Amino acid sequence: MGIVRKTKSVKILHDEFEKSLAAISVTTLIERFSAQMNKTTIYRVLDKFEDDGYLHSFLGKNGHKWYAKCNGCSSSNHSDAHPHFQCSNCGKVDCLPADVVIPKIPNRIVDVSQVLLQGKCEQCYS
Amino acid sequence: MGIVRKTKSVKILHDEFEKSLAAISVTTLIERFSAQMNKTTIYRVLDKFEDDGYLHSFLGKNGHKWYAKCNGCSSSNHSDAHPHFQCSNCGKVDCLPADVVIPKIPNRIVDVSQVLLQGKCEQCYS
DNA sequence: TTTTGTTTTGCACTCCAGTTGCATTATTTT
DNA sequence: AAAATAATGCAACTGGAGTGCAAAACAAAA
Repeated sequence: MGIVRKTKSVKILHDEFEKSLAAISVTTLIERFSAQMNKTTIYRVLDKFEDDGYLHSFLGKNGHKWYAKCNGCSSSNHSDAHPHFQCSNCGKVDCLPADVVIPKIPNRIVDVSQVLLQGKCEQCYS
Repeated sequence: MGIVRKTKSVKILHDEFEKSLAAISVTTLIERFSAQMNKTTIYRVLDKFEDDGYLHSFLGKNGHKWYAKCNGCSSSNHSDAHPHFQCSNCGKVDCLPADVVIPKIPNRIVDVSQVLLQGKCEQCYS
């Protein structure tokens, strides 16, 4: 079950994701809002946001969790097959609009695909 | 720096990866060889194997580390852009020979790409 | 607006993958 | 065989993530 009550924590976290399309790591949020809320709350609210189809989650290059706004996802249908891009210089992570072509694999059914690209982003690209 | 001395632990782990092409998670190795060696040793030997270009590592669906034999990698050149496939039923992970086409991203340089596909493997595919 | 029922939150844990320091042991070199 | 150095084991630590439960916040009813 997703978000039921609009509490202070829910509003703060919602606003944060509305500010930009960039993905945010859980640890960043914990650090950023340590004065406003407990880390447990952050984990729980993000979890519910994902249930609602408002955010989607994925793992960054060291296996840590990131969240970003969904584009056209609902709670019943999560179409987050898009790749994510993590800058190896500044650490910023973005969702890429592009589609990755998953090759047909004989005798296997592919349900989910996670694509993480690493390199230099627009700003760090000299 | 990679492997320098051929110790008992090095031989055991090397043999294990020679037995099959399937990837093995670190936790599996720790459990499997708990009688023969310490988990710290396992982490360190795997690290060196990767330095040597003998193994490559990647993260499974829950962010845990897996290792598999490299195909045509050396310590100076790691070309592990191939996708990995993790079965959602039996948990087995394989390296896929196929190539994933990474779309050209404007104003970004892509150095590394990690592709993890999830679904049903040959055995679990009913 | 006060009461009531339910959801959220904070706290203080626990859990587990992965890492580190250091003394001991094993391997290689001389 | 002795000396030099690399690898190992152990115990402790780190840090992200998750849990149980009592207290607080919220929404709705009275």
